[in-house]
Amino acid sequence: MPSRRLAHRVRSRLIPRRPRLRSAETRLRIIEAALQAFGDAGFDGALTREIARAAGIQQPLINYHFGSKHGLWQAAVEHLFGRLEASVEEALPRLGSLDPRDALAEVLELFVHFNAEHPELARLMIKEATARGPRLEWIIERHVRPSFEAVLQLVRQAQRHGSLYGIEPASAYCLFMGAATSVFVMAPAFQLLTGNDPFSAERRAAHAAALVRLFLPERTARRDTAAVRVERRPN
Amino acid sequence: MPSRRLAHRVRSRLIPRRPRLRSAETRLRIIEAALQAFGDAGFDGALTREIARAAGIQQPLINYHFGSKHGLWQAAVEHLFGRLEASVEEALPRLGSLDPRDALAEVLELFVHFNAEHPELARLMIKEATARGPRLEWIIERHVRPSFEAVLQLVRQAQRHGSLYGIEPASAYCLFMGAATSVFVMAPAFQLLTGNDPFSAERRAAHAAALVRLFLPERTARRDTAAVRVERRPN
DNA sequence: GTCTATAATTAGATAGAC
DNA sequence: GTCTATCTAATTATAGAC
Repeated sequence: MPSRRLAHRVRSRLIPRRPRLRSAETRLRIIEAALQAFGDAGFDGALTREIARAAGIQQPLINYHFGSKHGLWQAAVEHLFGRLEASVEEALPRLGSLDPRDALAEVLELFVHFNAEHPELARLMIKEATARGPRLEWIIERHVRPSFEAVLQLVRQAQRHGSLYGIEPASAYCLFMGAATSVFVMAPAFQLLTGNDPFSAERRAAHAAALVRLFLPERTARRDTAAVRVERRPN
Repeated sequence: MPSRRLAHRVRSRLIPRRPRLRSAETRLRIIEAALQAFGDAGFDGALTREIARAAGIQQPLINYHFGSKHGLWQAAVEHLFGRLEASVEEALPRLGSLDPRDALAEVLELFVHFNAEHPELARLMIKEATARGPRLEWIIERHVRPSFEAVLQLVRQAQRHGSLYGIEPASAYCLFMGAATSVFVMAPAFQLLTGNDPFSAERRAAHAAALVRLFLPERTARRDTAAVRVERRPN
């Protein structure tokens, strides 16, 4: 039908369909839904159909935009680490001028707040980290190793100032990760056990303060720590 | 074929096939394989075929013994918590006579060593804890809540002696869990990042010592802590 | 109790219209 | 770019022989 093709060609010049914009919007909505799903249920537990439903599109669109479920997973991880890296970049200039121990405390707090805002990151990571495989190797080499090395440097500097005595830096990294993320990673379990929401502003602040107190006790007094409410519950 | 049936009946009386024993053995082998698989890949990622292969039996036997994949998961969790509870029972008499802070330190060390021996427990738990669902509710109410309450009691007692100041007990529980288990949970990632094995005897001991130092710094000097090797690596 | 064979279901991916 | 319809492959579960 040449006439129809012609009509289409004409219309396509008159009406700017901004295909890139719509595409980018759709991609983003899919990615947000995917992060939620992968974080909740892991790669195998997450269903592309469910992700599509949550994003308000049809399932084959995922393959159109990302090629495969694995491609979607990578794009989602990429997106989230991009946000984390942006947060760090933003804080970086401030950190340079600080005492290394204060810098470490700042990084800990930043990390706590990022995890409260985006619990998917640690959920997703930990689900891949329990067994070797292509996804783990990809995420480690592409995203984790740089921040790992940076934290090691910070820890070594803090240790030269007498903090974190006798803890191997790589162990300190794992301790940080575990202690900082666990409440948010297992928030549904925390909710079932205590009836409380770990994402509330007070609880985030208390959590960050507790972490700094644990890892850098000598820093606590010098910083304006958020009030810690020790709560009384019937049990 | 009546003659064959008769022969079978006769033979079955002469040769004691000890069916229960074989059954119990098989069940155990399936459960061990299942724990590994569920811990590595989560409920959805674990395949009953693979579990059967690892256990050296055929896949339908799983349904014969456990009814369903979900039944197998429950039996495996039950088995593992049984072991944990046995460890705790064993240590309990010793703990009663201790200062609550020392008792807490002992519990931390016991928990570290159990997790080093059975990383599946925390792997499995954390994979269910990220989203509400029937498996999470079952495991929380049946297995986690009792130990949660016990730890809260210990923390409150330790706080009355001045330890863990200003940390809400439920938060302390999460911090313990995260800090104690993370190296073992994400052992494959740790291995990729550092080239080291977190399960070695020295590393377990160092990890336990670091944890006690973090949470109960005043206890450290009084206890025979394992030597902590601060290791030097090229990077 | 354990096996072989297979049914039933459902996942991710593709084809093709619009 | 997005949709509908469908394919292919792989999973858990069942039937039935031994």
